[in-house]
Amino acid sequence: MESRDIKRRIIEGMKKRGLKLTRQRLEIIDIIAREKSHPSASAILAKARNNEPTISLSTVYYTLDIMKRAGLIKELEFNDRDSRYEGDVSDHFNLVCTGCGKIEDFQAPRPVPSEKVEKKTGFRVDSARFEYYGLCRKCRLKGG
Amino acid sequence: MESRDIKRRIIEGMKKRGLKLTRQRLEIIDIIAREKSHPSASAILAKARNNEPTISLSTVYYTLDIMKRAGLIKELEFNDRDSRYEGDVSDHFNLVCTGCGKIEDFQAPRPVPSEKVEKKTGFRVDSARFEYYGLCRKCRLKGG
DNA sequence: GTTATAATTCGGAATCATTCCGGATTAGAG
DNA sequence: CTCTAATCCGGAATGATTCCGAATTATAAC
Repeated sequence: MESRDIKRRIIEGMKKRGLKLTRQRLEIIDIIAREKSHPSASAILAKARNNEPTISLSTVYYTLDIMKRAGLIKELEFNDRDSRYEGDVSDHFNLVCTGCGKIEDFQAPRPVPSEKVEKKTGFRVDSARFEYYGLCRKCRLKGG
Repeated sequence: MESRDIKRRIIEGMKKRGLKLTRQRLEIIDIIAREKSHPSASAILAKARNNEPTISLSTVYYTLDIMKRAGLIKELEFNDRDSRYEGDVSDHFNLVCTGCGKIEDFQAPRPVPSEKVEKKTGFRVDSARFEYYGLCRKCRLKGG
């Protein structure tokens, strides 16, 4: 998805919910929309400080939390690394490199339709997470 | 998969790698194999203390870490909850209830073959994680 | 533009799952 | 049975994330 579209979608979502669009938030939204690297909270903080030098880590977390709850961004949680955030909330696979930590996208349709899951189990699906772990091309060639 | 099969598979895997089968480890393996609730480290500790009253949390974490690295169990990581562990390392979907925290299994084949991913991206897949988030039947009926 | 106010921001402290540490114990080989 | 490296244990350390209360500010209403 286009970075511009992601940005617009998030901003509209914030307005619709009556959430204030502060300088800090606009900066964070811009970073999330532009970055394809699935940045962590502190990576977002570092980038945001280029334009907004006094922004705090608390604010970054608070803003990410709000957008997350509103379904405007996605959080990828790990416990041996920081959480990572992405603006593309559409269904896709993330390829997580266990060598260098890089996360690539891999476009593919939702594998099992939500309706099928609900019919079989009674479980109502809201969102999904699809990940493959392994080594990216670089790490595979390098590490052996 | 049968609890007995899981247990055997883990024990054989430990032996093959020259890992010692202590009383504490056998207890943990037994719990992982029997439990379908995807228990957390501290849940495992609590259960283990029934038979092994002096087992420590450090030991539980150390053992889980070893088995995880050996690919004998799977860890499901969240950051608003403890990590959860499961003995069924085959591909399947986990249905994570955001209401009560329960995790159900949903059997389905790996959606995108690893070879296809590697061919297209150069990424070598080792393991995978497929999750649907939403409300289980109970929480859906209760919560509205 | 001004005003009012509830939301937001900020730095620092608190939380809490997980990891680390060093000395005591023990499984398993020979 | 002996030996030793692996394992165990409790307690301390770590570090990402959350919480707090006072200061600031976006937005709506005038």
